[in-house]
Amino acid sequence: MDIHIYDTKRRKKRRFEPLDENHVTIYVCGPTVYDRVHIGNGLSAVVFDVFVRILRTVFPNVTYVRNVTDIDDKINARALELGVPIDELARECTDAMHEDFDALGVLLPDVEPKATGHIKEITTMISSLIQQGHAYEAEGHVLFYVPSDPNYGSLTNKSLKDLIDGARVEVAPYKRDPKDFVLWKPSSPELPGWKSPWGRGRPGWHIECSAMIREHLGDEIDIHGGGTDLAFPHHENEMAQSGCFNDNPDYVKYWMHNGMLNLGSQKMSKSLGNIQTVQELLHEHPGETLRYAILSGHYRQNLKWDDELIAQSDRSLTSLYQALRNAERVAGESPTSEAYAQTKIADLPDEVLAPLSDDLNTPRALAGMHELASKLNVSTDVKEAQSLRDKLLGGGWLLGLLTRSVSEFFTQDASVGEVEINRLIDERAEAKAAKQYDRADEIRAELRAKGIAIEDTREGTVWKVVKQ
RNA sequence: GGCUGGGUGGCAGAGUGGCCAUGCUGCAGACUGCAACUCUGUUUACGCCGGUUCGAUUCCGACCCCAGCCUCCA
Repeated sequence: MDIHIYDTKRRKKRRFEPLDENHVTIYVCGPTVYDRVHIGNGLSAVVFDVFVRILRTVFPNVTYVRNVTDIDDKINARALELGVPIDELARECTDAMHEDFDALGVLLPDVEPKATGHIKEITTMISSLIQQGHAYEAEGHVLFYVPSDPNYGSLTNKSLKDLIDGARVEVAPYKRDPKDFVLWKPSSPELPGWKSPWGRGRPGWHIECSAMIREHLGDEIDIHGGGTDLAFPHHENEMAQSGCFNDNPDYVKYWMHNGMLNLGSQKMSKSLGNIQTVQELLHEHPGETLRYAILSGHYRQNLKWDDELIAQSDRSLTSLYQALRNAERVAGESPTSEAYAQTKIADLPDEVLAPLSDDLNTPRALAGMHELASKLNVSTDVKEAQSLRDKLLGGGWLLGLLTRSVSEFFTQDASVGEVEINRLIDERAEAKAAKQYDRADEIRAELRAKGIAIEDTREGTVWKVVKQ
């Protein structure tokens, strides 16, 4: 099965050919941890989570590295504000991030490196760049000398002239060139710092990723991912560092960038202050609904995030579960999609697999899920229904959906005890049998008022929790 | 100003040189004692102007509009 990826650098969709068929390597930039992650961070995590699931079904061995930036000026500022040590803040935020991502159905990466654990690798790389004439020391800082890199700008198609024209940054006086960026900067005594040949200090943001990629995945990797807002300057700078270090600007074979999640017409971002944290959203909606909402748009497109999107996602997801529920009458109780984690590629539904392998087309994959669900709804043959249900759940595994059991989905958080519900259902059945429809409807209304909706099927009455 | 992506029916959102996306919603029907679930049917599409073509929403060109990046950011 072929996978196609839109490569940001080449600006076209390309067939994915790994450096080593037996070991695929992917690195994704994770969030900087100084607060609760927002749903935009969640989007990136979910997108690459699905992508890695596809990679794992196609290739025997995949190493997925997603870093955590745990040293950064914002973390310092926040830690100072809260009066807690930097490492404690970073650790707490990382734990919280795991909790939030887990609720979104995001599996852990194989390696989750932290910048603070790679100071040695970082300084080694910086020293080499200085030796090679790509970096220089100035007033305790080490800066990357951009004009030394003939390929600078080639990732995001920027010319050096345009950058000067558009410069909005105040240029530090010690810079040789206005575009030079920091690899190492001095730390004052109250800030975290590490010893280095250039004095006590801390690494710049971009060099962290260069060093961690090299440490965990080697000098060349298959795929590098992240948000489109990271393409410039972060990835461009990273490419300059890693590319110059080994004289190999093509050390990343495919660059993937996810689009932005918009609140209103603007990108959700901490600096704009228009954020919704995953935690807040989880108070109102199941993580699976949020995940469905994220996957309802293509990853390279911006996603307009609002209540209507969540409401539509909730209804759409419910219809998939409803198909599973209906199928239980024919095919027996359904497992969750977790049970399909090891499904072989031949047993996975083409309706879902094909779109996902075509540059992660999740909207079409969801369409495929609904096609399967429709077929399942009308199937009366046990074998056929079981096969369709297996396909639906196999697709669910790829997408990270249908992770709850049918009964959990429909009956969790009921405001009335199950015994009481069943008693009322029995009473209603008796009333119906006696053709006392007024009484039957009264019971139904009574339950509905408590958020319990009733469905009569040929095999008897079932119930579910509904929103008031 | 430069560099990226986009502009599709009530909403969300794929896709294609000529035929059904899909989901949600609305409406109508079937099923049901009535509902719910499910099924069936159904309305309004491809920013604007040219060009290529037998035929363009889809290819090419101009224009308008939107978002992202050029500062920390997924």
